[in-house]
Amino acid sequence: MPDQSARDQILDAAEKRARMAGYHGFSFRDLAEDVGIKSSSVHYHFPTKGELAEALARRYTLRVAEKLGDPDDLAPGAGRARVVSLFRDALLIDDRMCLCGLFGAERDALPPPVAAAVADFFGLILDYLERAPAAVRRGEKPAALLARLEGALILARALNDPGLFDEATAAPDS
Amino acid sequence: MPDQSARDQILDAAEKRARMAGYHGFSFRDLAEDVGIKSSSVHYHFPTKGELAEALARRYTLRVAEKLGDPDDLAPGAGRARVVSLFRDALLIDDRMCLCGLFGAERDALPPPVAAAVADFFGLILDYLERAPAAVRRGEKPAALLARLEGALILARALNDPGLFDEATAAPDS
DNA sequence: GTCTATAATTTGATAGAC
DNA sequence: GTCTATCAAATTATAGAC
Repeated sequence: MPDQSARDQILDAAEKRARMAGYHGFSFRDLAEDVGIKSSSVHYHFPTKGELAEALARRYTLRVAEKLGDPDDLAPGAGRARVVSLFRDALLIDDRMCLCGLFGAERDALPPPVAAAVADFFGLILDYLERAPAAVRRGEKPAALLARLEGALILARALNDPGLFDEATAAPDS
Repeated sequence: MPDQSARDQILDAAEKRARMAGYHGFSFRDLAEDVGIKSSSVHYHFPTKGELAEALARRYTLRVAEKLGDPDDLAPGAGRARVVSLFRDALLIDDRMCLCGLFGAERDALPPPVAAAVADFFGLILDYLERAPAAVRRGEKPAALLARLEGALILARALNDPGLFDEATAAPDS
């Protein structure tokens, strides 16, 4: 990976912290120290915390959309697997929450543009699950799967038991 | 309801705020203003924010345990209904997150005693679902139901669509 | 783009009077 | 138990030099 712009480094640091502590759980100074610059330089790239958080949620959503790919190109069942492994990787590789899961839980405390970006994230995943062939089993709604995935992240982390994620997200008997 | 102790009023105010904004989303001064006292008086009852939050999570868990009752006394299927309506009421009556769902998502940012209290909450619900007769359908694990409920709260609130909660939590076809 | 400097406010917390 | 007063630190944010 070649040099990264300061802007990207700031977003990376912010994402790490936000996915652990939520919107009010990190500060401009935290990010400045993570990146090795001063907090006023962070403000140069993101004038307000709300703009930073919105950029964060939108970049997160874009990255997820790229990983998922076009739902029309998928073999039956592949859509479900992709979405599940997205969340599974958040737990096992990143050891962090889903950014929009955490922000969504804090919805009432977010600047409206951030809340809107979070809503778009959920809309994207639901749309993907509806369009991907056989992404969900008969009788299981896209919202049910997505809810399970967000909740499974919380559960597995709160109880410090990664196995709980698989237990909570295993495909139901059909 | 007769007079409430200042301690209880503080916990009530803290619960409302924490269930909207999370651990870092409210301050001693916020609570003091809500209750009509000074922040130093809040500190008299709860010396540190961690102690306040732990008391909050423990009281929340106790109240939930009371609402659920003894799982051995239940008719088949009643256990599931009680747990589901617990979360449904959080959404439709309180218009708030589950306290421990939000705290659980913020686990890494919590003082350890608070994180431990949150873990106890999830342990209690899982234990209840395991013991209550026919609380979950064949093939659905207690962790899967609990994850769905926490996630459904997030989803329904993030998309501002209470109907999504029912869609996400409807019992799967058996 | 990054810095120094600083403003204005908020935060968690304490000391001591009543 | 609640108050006044206060503190040290942290917070979001801005002005202006380089």
